[in-house]
Amino acid sequence: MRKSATPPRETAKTKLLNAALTVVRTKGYSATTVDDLCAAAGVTKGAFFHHFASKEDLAVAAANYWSEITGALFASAPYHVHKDPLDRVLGYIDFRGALLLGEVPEFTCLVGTMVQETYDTSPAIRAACEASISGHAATLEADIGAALKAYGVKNVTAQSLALYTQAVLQGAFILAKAKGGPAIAADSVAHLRRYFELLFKSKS
Amino acid sequence: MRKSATPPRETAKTKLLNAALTVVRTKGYSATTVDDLCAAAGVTKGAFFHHFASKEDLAVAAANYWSEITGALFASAPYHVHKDPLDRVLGYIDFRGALLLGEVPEFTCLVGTMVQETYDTSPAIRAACEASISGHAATLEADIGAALKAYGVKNVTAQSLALYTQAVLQGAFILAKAKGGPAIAADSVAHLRRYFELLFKSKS
DNA sequence: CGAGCCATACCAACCGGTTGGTATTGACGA
DNA sequence: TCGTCAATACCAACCGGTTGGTATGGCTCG
Repeated sequence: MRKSATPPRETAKTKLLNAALTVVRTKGYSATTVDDLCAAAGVTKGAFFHHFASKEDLAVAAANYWSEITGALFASAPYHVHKDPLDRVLGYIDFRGALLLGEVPEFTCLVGTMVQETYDTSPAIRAACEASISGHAATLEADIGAALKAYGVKNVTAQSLALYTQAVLQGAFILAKAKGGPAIAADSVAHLRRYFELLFKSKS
Repeated sequence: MRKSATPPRETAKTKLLNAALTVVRTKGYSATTVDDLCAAAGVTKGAFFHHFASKEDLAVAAANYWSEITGALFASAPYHVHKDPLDRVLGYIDFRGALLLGEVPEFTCLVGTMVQETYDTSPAIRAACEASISGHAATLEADIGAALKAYGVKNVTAQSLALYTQAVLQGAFILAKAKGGPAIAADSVAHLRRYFELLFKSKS
């Protein structure tokens, strides 16, 4: 209804959301000021508070926006073509590894950054970040579950494994921030891949 | 009433450092104000800036303090008694799992929280956090290296494996914050243990 | 013309940090 | 053992800049 006939011009709202993706991932949520976001988006404070009731409201919107962006990215990723569900899972892991390029703010996770700072102070932001992470993990569950069944792996649930992949990635991002580059993150993804290889090889 | 003739055991400096451990892990670094720390420590701002040149200076001191506290904790942990180096490594992982008790701020990592917010804005804090994480990982390297040699595991370095354990733990903390409890973190530690078991193909 | 959209001007609260001063400690000489 | 004194530890009040948020008014387009 909102954007049916309107021109696809980049409005102040999406400019602010896109600015939030980079600024928050660079400086963190609390250290990011409303003026920072307005300056990065090239709009004024009036535009900000026209579209968002508060800074917290923008954070929730940014988390949902992040879910949309990443959801589209992984939905169109190439690893879905494999017939073997395990190949699809390993393809996902390889795809995550291939995304580890450029500077730290370019490959790290927006909601992982925000939830770390706001889990105790903003229930709304925490819930939006949790939904983003768990929602993304859920897109893996079908493939992981099919692979578990096809290879006869027991004692592990698809949901637990899917969430574990996210834990590894989030931790890899923290080490990348500590060490200043994606190399250590790529290393972590390699270990994650080996875990899946060993887990599915052992019971096959 | 306040102070006896004997020197006070807990000085304002350590009270502030201990306060930083809990407050920063609860609210994050940027959202933690100097007044917050002074109130939690029961001292005044004058005392704060007598001991620390700036808020950033306290963060660096807190990271080093964290290294001391955790270093002593793990040095006196029981897993060192095992003869088999792999048992010591698995004992470490189990010990980490056993620490996942209580509320989120009680078991999460101070330096992992801080580096996430400051890696791009404060080189001093980033370096102190990196030293804390890498220094802790280094205490595992000897045992992991001995286990790799004893079990003939190739294509993996002890350093890479040690850092991977830290990545998993850091990521587990983020998921715990997103989901509001340690259950998911314990699940991640269980996966990490299984990875080591599979990698070394030993007792299960 | 009227309703969304956005800009300018502005504010009260808050933040990191400073100032000037007081209390406590510890080394030392008599 | 005591007095002296300088250094250290700590405190309460304050300051200038910043912060999230508001009031209001103008522009554009149907």
